[in-house]
Parts: sequence; C-alpha cells; structure tokens
Amino acid sequence: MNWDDIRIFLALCRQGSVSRAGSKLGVTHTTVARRVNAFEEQLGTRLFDRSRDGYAMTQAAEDLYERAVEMEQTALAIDRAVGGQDAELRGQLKVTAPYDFANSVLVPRLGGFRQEYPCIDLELLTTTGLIDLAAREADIAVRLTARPPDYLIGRKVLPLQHGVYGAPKVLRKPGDAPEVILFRSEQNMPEWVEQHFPGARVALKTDNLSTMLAAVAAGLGLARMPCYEADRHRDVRRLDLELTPSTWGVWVLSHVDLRSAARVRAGRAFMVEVIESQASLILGERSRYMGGSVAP
Amino acid sequence: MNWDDIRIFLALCRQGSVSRAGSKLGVTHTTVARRVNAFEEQLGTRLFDRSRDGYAMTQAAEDLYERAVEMEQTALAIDRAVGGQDAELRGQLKVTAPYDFANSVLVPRLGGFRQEYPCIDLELLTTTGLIDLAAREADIAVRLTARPPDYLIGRKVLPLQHGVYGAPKVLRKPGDAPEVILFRSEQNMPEWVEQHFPGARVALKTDNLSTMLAAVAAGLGLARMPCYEADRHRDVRRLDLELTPSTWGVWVLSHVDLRSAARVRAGRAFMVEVIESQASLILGERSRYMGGSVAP
DNA sequence: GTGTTAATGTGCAAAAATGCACATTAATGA
DNA sequence: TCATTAATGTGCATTTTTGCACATTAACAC
Repeated sequence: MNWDDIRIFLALCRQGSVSRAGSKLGVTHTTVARRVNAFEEQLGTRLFDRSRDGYAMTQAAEDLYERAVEMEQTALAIDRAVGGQDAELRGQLKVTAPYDFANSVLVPRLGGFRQEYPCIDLELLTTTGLIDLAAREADIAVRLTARPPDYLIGRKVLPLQHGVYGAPKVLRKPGDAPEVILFRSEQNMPEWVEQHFPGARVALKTDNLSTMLAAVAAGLGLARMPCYEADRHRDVRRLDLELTPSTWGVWVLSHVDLRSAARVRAGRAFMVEVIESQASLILGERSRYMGGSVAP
Repeated sequence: MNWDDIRIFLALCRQGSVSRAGSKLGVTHTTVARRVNAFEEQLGTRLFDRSRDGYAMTQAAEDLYERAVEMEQTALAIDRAVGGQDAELRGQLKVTAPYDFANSVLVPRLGGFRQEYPCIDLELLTTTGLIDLAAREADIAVRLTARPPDYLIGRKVLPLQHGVYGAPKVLRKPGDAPEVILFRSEQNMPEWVEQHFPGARVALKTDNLSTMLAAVAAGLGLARMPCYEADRHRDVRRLDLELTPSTWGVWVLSHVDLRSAARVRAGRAFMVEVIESQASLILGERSRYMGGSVAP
C-alpha cells in the first residue's frame, strides 16, 4: 500500500470535495480524484459517496479516519525530529515577489507549502513593474534581476528567458511592419527593435507585464517579455528571433540576518522547488511559434 | 512530505542495502536509491552513509526509525480495518505456476506481495513442462492453457502470445534451411514448421522451455515459444512470421471452495496485477527482430 | 429566467517516476 | 590469481502520474 494515499484520503475527509482537497494539498482536483479512486480499488472498499456536493465519507472511511490522523501525527513528528526544527517551523513568513511572477509561478503551488508547513502563516507581498524594488520588510524575496543588492543573500535558481511575442493576426500580415509595445522605463528604442524591426513605431507604453501581455494578445503589436508570463497565454505566439540573451535570472533571496532561521530555510527551499519545477515555462520551452510548432 | 517515502526509508533501514530493500519492496534498487536521495534532500538531512557494503543509518535515521515503525503499525491497522480482514490475511498461501512463467514473470515481483501481506506465508510450487498439470493442493494456480479444468475457478488475464525465435547467426545464413527445436510432446511436425519451413529437420526435442531457449540461443535451430520467455533473452531474435494464433492464455485460478477466503482473494488480485503489469512482455511487444527494430 | 460559481468527470499532453541494461568496484571463494 | 557475486551508480527508455483544458451539472444569487 502506498502510504501517501492515506495523506490524500485524510485531506479529502477534511475538505469534503476533491477541489478543496486539491487546493489544500497543492495538486489538481483530478489528481485527488484519481488517487482516491485507486486507493479504494486497492483496498477493495468504497470510502466516499460521490455527488455534486462533494465526497461524503462512508462508514469504512469513518473507521479509517482516526488511524489516518495518527499517521499524520507521526509524520509531523518525523518532520519535527529532523534537525530539531520543532519550535522554529511556526510563525509568520513574508515573501515578496514580482506581481506577475508570483501569480504565474508561485501562487498556484502555495497550497503545497501550507500543507507541508501548517504552522507557518504565509504572507505574500507582491511588487508591480518589471524593475523590482528592494525587499520591503520581507523574509524572502523572489527577484527577477541581473544582480541582487548586496544586503540580500541567495542564489540564482534559473536564468530568465525572454522572447518577442505577437498575436497570430499580427504575425500573419505579410510585409506589414508591426508596432511595438514597450515598458515605461524604456526611454530609448531597445536593441531587439533596432535589430529586428528598424523604424517600428511604439503602439503603447505600459508599466506592467499583464497589461503588456493583454495588449500583445489584442494585436496592438509585438513585445519582448519573459517567457514565464507570455507562454501562459495560449493565443500569443513567439517569434523565432535571435535576441541578446537576458542577463537576468530568477533569484531566491533573504536578508543575511535571517537565512538560518528554519522557517526561512524551509520557505526558500520550497520557493526554489516551485521555481525549478516550472523550468520549462521559465526557460521558454513551452513557447508556441507560428505554424503550430514548438521549439526543439 | 510524501508519506510513502517513510515506507521506503523503513525498508532500507531494515535491509541495509538498496538492492535488498528493493527486493523486499518489489521495486528496483535504483528506485529505492532515488526515493531515499529525494527524501533526504527534502528533509535537508542525510539519513544514510553510503558504501559498497550498503547503506548505514546515520544518527538522524536512528532518531526517525521508531516513528517510522509507528507509521507502519498504523498503516497495517488501516489494512486490517478494511472489511474486517484482520484474521484472514495470515497463514499459508500456496501458489502453483509453470516453472518458466513463475521465474520470468512472477518471482521478480513477489517481494511486493510479502511487503503488502507480511503475515501471509507464501509458498510457490512450480511445475515443469509446457503442458501443465492439474493444481496440486494449491490455493492458487497460474496456468497457461486454452481451457482450465472445470474444478478450478478464475479468469483468463491475458492471451498468451507465441513467436518463432532463432539466434542471429542462424537467421543471417541466407538460403540455409534451419533446423527446428520441438517439445517432447510434439509427435508430429507442428503447423508452423510445415507452413514456414517445409522439410526442416528436428535438431532437438526437449521437455522444458529453459532448455529450448538455451538451445535456440546456442544456434541449434528455431523454436516456437511464448514471448514472455524468449523475449527476456537479449540474444535471440523473433521471426516476423504469420502464425496460427495460440488459443492459450494466462489464467489465474483457484479451487471453487477457496475463492472467497481473504488471503486467496488477495493472492489472486496480486497475481493478476503482476501479470497485467507485464503485458508488454507476455504479449510479445518487446520482441527483437532482425535489423534491430521492434514491432510497432 | 439567467448568469455565476463551484463542483465532478474525461481525454490528451506533459512531467515525473520507475525499470532496464550496463559499468564499476569490492569482497569472497576456489 | 582469477572468477563469481553482490553491491552502488548512471543514462536512456518506458511507464505511470499529474496537469491542463474542457464539458457538464447543480445550486445560488440577482
């Protein structure tokens, strides 16, 4: 028997629906449904009655529930026994991250963090705009930058991949010189425009990625954006252009003073894992190009 | 944390090597090594010292061990709580299966059965020869047959796929009529020889599959064999011939009297799972043909 | 009555886990 | 000294698990 099935079972008992259980566990509701179905088949016993209201525990599930709670207690005790972390993995943890990156990459996985560290009160402070601010009274900062400030300690988890994106209808116009969409901070025409679209006019200047992406999707023009943001939009396409590589990366940082606190270490490790697990998105490996292909 | 990692950890503590732990758990040693490595990384603590003698527990592992045993007790209690099976999933279980099929398909996975049902004393009785005997005082019989005897109850899990096999050096000889290898029970030249190798001489008659396979591999001639046996030998090749399909199948059977006993039901379910999980082997999907290709 | 929300379920694609085959090494026995 | 055995470790292929996108349905609010 896969003991982890009991963990899934317990969450579903408590939440009453595969959707809510999935959110708590940091997985999709389809995963919860499949895991519980497989668990029932393996045990040869139905544990839940299914309805649109959710999953109701059967008598068999009631019989197992207390044992499942015991396993959870033991699992938590194992967690605490590792490195004597017992007193430290509780309290408040503030994480700051760029708004779009947080929404695209971090937030969907935070259910898993809460599951793993139920005694940590997580607070996510987002910053808007591409040019990130210094950490504002946060324990952990996720930063998209070429070089973090000296007073923050951490490492570059992944390089930040950029691409130039446009809407299909814009890209299909043969001969037309598309317009470009820039950030407010870009006073001069950037290199990728001079190099690939000389003479292009600026359709829009914006101060955040969401607006930029929405503008690209609406066909206002082309923009150079990080892949983690643009590739999530299925209606925009990336141009297969040679770009000066970005020197920026995804950094997970904390104040030098805080790096040894257990909950900060746990928080950083978790953020690193979440970022690494979406490497294909961040590195642009999911980009869609015109003609339906993806990059090799 | 994946609670199933604790189950792997516990097995490795007890066995002292990833090879032995893998055998006990019914997985490969590489799986055990990977799971434990990932578990250590996730905990941020080294649990084992590695050497060629095996994996020795660290102090951290010693600290966790008792908790892991507690989880195992709780997991076993959950097993027992399901359907009130407590008193039934213990005792002796005799399984009979054809010698070659048992060795090729069943034995590698029996570690998993012992893991899952530690209180069942498994006894495997093998029968030699292609033509199987009636069940000999066994609870469960795995049979390769077209039609099981009436006093045995069960189902055909998979059809049995056969092929004609030869050694590469035999198959490379252009124009040479290869000789054939038959079973002792085959008094007349079988149809596949008459159809594809008319006039072929018999190089050898044998009474068991292992000898037949060894003879094929040694280049004595061609033989028609079940794929589950031949495809495990990497030096023989299957001929892409049209054969009269075998009417035989892999059956999992038990006496009509015994089919409702919990340990018999558990045993049958497990055998079915093991057989189904090797469908690609049994159905000949792993056959190697001349020229290095595999069948589509 | 209609729109919204939130639930389950399904099929396909992507990601992760596992198996397999092999290399290497050390211990052991002949 | 050499062959055998049994261990760990690695790279690639295969299998399994999970995510994603979508469909459907029911309850609820307006």
